[in-house]
Amino acid sequence: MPRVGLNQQTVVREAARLADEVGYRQLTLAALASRLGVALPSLYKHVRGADALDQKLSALATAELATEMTTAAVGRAGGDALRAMADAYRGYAHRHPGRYPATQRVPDPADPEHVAAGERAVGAIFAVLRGYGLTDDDAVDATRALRSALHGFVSLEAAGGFGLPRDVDRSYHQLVAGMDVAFRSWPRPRGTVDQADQQ
Amino acid sequence: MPRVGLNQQTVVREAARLADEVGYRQLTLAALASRLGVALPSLYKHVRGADALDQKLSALATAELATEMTTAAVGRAGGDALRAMADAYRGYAHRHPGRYPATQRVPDPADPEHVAAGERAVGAIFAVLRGYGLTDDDAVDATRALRSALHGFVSLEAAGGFGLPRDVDRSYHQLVAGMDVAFRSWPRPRGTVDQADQQ
DNA sequence: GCTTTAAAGCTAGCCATATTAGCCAACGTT
DNA sequence: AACGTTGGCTAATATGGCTAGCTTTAAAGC
Repeated sequence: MPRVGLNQQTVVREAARLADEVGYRQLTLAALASRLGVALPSLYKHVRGADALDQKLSALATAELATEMTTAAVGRAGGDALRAMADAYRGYAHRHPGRYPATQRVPDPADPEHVAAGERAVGAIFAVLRGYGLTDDDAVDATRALRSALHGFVSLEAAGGFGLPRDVDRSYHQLVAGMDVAFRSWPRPRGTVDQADQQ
Repeated sequence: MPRVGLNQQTVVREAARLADEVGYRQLTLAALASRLGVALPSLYKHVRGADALDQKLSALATAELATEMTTAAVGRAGGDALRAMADAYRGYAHRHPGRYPATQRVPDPADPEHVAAGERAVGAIFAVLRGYGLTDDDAVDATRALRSALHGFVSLEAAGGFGLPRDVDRSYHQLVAGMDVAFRSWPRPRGTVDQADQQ
């Protein structure tokens, strides 16, 4: 029995590829093992189990997504940065339909790389929102709002939730434009007034 | 062997209760059968299988959610209606954490009640948006945007995706306020100008 | 170059879940 | 009272995940 020469990285990467092909929920240890030319229990030499694989896949996908979001926003500001980042977000979900759902898993505190990836992703959004003059609590609220809008749209789209013939790309751009409008005059419950209000 | 006296409705309703208790993904035919005091295969006399149960649960939950959304918006208009409906939406997800995910399943064309429930839910949103002067394509885009925002927030919240200490209720209200702002000046890509712009 | 040893692979076997087939008893109808 | 429908059952199969424990590879050390 010649060795295949796997390691954790190989296994997780192949899992990512497989998930994109067959779908996140169809990603199974059995399918992954057969894809890697190995018996199922052999995977346990590299991954603790199905849940651990899931977590590692999440770390991988989150890191990739964070990088693409960051790259998209670089050198841009305001609505420009917002649109670029939003397009990158949805683009990633389209190109990696199996990896994308994994990005929604909460980072494992025991996995520093996972935590770092999550922070990079949120940090990218934070940076864009700073361009709207949003900081502190406002930025937290706005970040949650943007994540909600983008994730909600992408996941409804993936689920086939948009039945009407109306162009989905256009709806997405409208959503992003709407968020842009909202961020320009983001409600400030405590009566805060900052630079962004004056412009 | 005395008969328990089940029927499809009993089974689906108990599934909904069980899902709320143990979580949507932990809803299993085995658990449901034992809850109903019946052997697992007996469920097949009332439901075609796990997927069919899921679909029926979706129909039930969607109908409930649609009713609550509609009720909340009745007698209100504009931002008032929007806030009431948004609160009803999130409230339902909180009170029924196991049913809520089922509402995201696309209605089964073969189940008229399911389809009708989905239409009622979307119709409720449509009605609220009419209060903003949004119709036709604009209303389709705005409906998708609102569904995305509400679903995204609720699902991120349920997944534990909001780690920071910042109050989640407040963030939600900010999101809804942001959508209100967006709908008031909803972008019109084709240069359309209607009544709502004049006010 | 030979020995040693960590680890990468294997087989076998278990549990949970879903599903189908086919049997039997309860109960409503006649 | 007989009958047929139907709601329950047991048994058996398939898939997925997991553990235990064995074997062999291949790298490290002498």
